[in-house]
Amino acid sequence: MESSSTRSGGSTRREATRQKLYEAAVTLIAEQGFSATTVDEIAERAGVAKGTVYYNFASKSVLFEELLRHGVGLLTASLQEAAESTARAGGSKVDALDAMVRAGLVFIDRYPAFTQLYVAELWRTNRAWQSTLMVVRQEAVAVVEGVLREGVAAGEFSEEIDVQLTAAALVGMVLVAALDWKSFQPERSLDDVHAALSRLLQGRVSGRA
Amino acid sequence: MESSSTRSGGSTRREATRQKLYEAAVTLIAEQGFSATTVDEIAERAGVAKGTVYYNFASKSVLFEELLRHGVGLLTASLQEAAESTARAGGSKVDALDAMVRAGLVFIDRYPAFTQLYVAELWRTNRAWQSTLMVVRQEAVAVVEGVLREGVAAGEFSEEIDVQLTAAALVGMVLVAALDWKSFQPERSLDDVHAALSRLLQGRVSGRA
DNA sequence: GTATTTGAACTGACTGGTCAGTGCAAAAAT
DNA sequence: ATTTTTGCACTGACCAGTCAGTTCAAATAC
Repeated sequence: MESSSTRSGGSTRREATRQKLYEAAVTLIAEQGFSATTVDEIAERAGVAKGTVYYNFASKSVLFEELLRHGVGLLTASLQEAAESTARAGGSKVDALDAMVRAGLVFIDRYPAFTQLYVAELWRTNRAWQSTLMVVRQEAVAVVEGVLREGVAAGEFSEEIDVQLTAAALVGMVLVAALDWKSFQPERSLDDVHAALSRLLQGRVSGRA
Repeated sequence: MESSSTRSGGSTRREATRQKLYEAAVTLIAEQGFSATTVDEIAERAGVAKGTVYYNFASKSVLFEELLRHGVGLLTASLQEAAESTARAGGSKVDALDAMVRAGLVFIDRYPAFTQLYVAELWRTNRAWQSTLMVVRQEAVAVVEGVLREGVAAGEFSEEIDVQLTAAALVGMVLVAALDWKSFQPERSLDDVHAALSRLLQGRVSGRA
């Protein structure tokens, strides 16, 4: 057992199949929800036999959990990269937040179905993958919280801001604005949406008025 | 305690049963999602036989749709009241927004399960109750957009703000911050959370930089 | 006042269908 | 030669929706 000796993280045939299954599952589950989506549907959409699903994943919910981890991993990496490259360029913390807002928008633009599905599951309780979801959420929000804390430490943000709540509010701002964009005004450009959110961000959050 | 009146309009008993079913359904669906929640569970939680569910509602999804309408009706009324009473008291538009943020928090505080369920379903596609959801969303968001437009017209807000997107972002800010509050720091007071969000709101959004 | 009727509200066993997951032999890919 | 995929039949649990029968309080009759 264990992974085949063919490289680690390389693109095995198996990996390609798993990728197809992720893509099929993410759109179907985003549209219909986890329970309403059948394994047969996922297999069909991925162009694969049902047995293959079970050869690659232990169960339907394991497939879903790994999908969650995979997707949020991409987002977290993207946010981190945005924050770090801003820092490297000597930008302020507001610049970092702004870059992260943009990174968030780019992510949602590229993976709207994943975002949809993530939002739909995040605040549920008593579900099998609850703990996976929590861990994965914390990873992403922590990046935002980190920038806020550094900003407070550097005197760029007021000491009175509530880091945790403010981070959540910022994430929510981007999330809901972006989902609305995709759902109701999909023709607008990313730059356009980014500009509107920047306006909300700038001036505020930073040291008092 | 007068209670079982023979009111001709509609039987009181029936209304009470429907209310119990709403309450049972809202928590179960918030926790598990629509498809994962069975009619048997709803009936059991409501302390009622399964047949009663079908006596009162044409189907599981009709029950859900009416629940959505009922809930968002409460929210919209609450937002409207907040905006209007601020106006009556001669407050500014920022004050109105602030009052609506508080009204939103009060609502989520009182009906966390409904909020959860609403967020989980809002951006799905291809679902039976899609149109109900859209109508109902528009009613609520329109209240916020209205205040923003009035603020722009009165010169209190910059003419450059994007009303639709900004409204969505504000709603998202409150929504996500509140869900995080309820999920991860439920011991905090509403005033506390409101203060943190006010900080984000004030100074910004309002005229120029 | 007591007996009888009415019908809306409610009950819960039952049905027909669906779906996650299994098992396995043969084929294909590497 | 081994790993991966296929195709398909099968099972057992679960579940939305149905329906014949029951309850009970108000309305009417006696």
